[in-house]
Order: sequence, then C-alpha cells, then structure tokens
Amino acid sequence: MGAFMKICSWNINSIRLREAQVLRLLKQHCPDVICLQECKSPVEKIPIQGFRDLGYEHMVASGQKGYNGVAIFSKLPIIDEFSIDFADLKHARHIAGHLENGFIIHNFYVPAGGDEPNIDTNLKFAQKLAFLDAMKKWFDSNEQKRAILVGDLNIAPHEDDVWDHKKLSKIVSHTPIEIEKLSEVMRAGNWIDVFRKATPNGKLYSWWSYRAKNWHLADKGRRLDHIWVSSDLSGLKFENSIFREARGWDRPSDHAPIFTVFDEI
DNA sequence: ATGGTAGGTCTCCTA
Repeated sequence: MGAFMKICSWNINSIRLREAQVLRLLKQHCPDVICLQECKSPVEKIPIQGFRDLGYEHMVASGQKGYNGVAIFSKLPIIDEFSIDFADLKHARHIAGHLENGFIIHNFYVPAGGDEPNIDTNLKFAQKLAFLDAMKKWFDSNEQKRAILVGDLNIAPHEDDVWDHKKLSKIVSHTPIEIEKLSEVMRAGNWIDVFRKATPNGKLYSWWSYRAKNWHLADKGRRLDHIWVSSDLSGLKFENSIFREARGWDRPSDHAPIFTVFDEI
C-alpha cells in the first residue's frame, strides 16, 4: 500500500447556504482536498470553523459578493497560492494551491455562457470563449507537472457527457465551438481527463437542472464537472466516482460532487 | 415552442 490522495470537486451553489452539506460530505467521504465552486461569498465571509474542526486546516480562495467564487480546503498543507483573472472579467473563477507534497491544484469555475451560443448577440457566450482562449494561452506558456485541474468547466465535451448529443449540440455547454476550445485547453496543458480515461464510453453526468422535476428518473444530465491530471501523472493508478446521491439531498446543489483517488503518489 | 427551479446584490440578475 503506497500513499494516496483523494480529491473532490463540487459546485456547491452558495457555501453559506450549504455549509452543512459540505461538512456532511467530508465526514462521509474524507477526501484530502475539496475544491468548491460557486461559493457566492467574499473570502472573509466563507465559514471555515466547521472545516477546521474536521481537519481541513488549510484554505485558499478567491471570492466576490453574490456570484462565482472558488475555494480549496485541504487537510494537506498548502504552501503557496495564486489566482488568475482569465480574460480580465474581474470574476472570482480560479484559485490554485501548491501542496507541500509537490502537487499543484487548479480549481476553475468557467463561465456558464448564457443561453444563446452566439458571440455577436450574447456577451456572456463571448466571455466564455474568451476565458477558454485565455486558459489555453496560459497553459501554453506554463508547463504543468504534478498538476491536477478540477472544477465546473461548464462544458460537456463527449457525446456521452449529455443525455442527447444531437439535441444538445445547439445548447450552450455542448456546442462544437466550446468543445473545440476546451480541447485546445487540454492540448496546451497536456491534460488527461481521468473520468474519460477510465470510462471512454458510457453516460457520465455530474449536473441535473433544478428545472427538471423527477431529475432522477428523467436523468437528463450533463457532465460539466471535471478532474484532469498533467501527463507526467498518467502512470498513476486512480479511481473515480460521482456521488449522485448528494443531488437527492434536501435543498441540494444542482451539481453532484465528483471524486478521484490517486494511488502511489 | 415554451417554461420549468434556485440563490443572492432579491420584483432582477445569474445559473
């Protein structure tokens, strides 16, 4: 048995409203590191005591009032941090932490992009593509080693990442231009999508709309949440899971938490 | 073709 590291990513849709759910998840699954998106809170108003009490003594975060916001809570020491304002949107959408064990973790919340997949009529879609271009550019000039990238990337790139590939191809999150831009980001950083490495085909979802009644039975989901690793880590053994059960909790986030356990780090 | 739900800066914006 070698050392291992368990990492979780979860779009929590307000950390102040759902603090108890995050703590419940941590007690149940004991990841070493949890990366949260859509905290919707300034950093100084993120509740931290409950996390500390469970052994998550290290936090790095980028926040703003009301919208966006990303945070990393860790049992493992975080010795450095930085945040990048991709595409100069002045949004809190990225935080990175260097762990003492040599790993770097990037936590992203990519813009959702609005409803209309048209850069001329929808500023939010233009900003989403600009954000992806900026990510690509940054990874072009910053080679990643012992790196993990997680987050709500708001793109479901694979046919089996959506409930209906044909219908969703005109819907923001699964359009060809977004999928192409995301693949450029992946190529720039030599990233490996661990969920699709383990499961090349077969439906995988991490998000179900609040608007869909009986989300569980209809199961019209999308895989918007991702865990990637840099190519130097491709030899690591790992296991992934999507904790769909949390989507069925009372007053849930619309996203399920996703996990990867790395063995022999 | 439309509307459906949820959270926060709360009758309007974002997802």
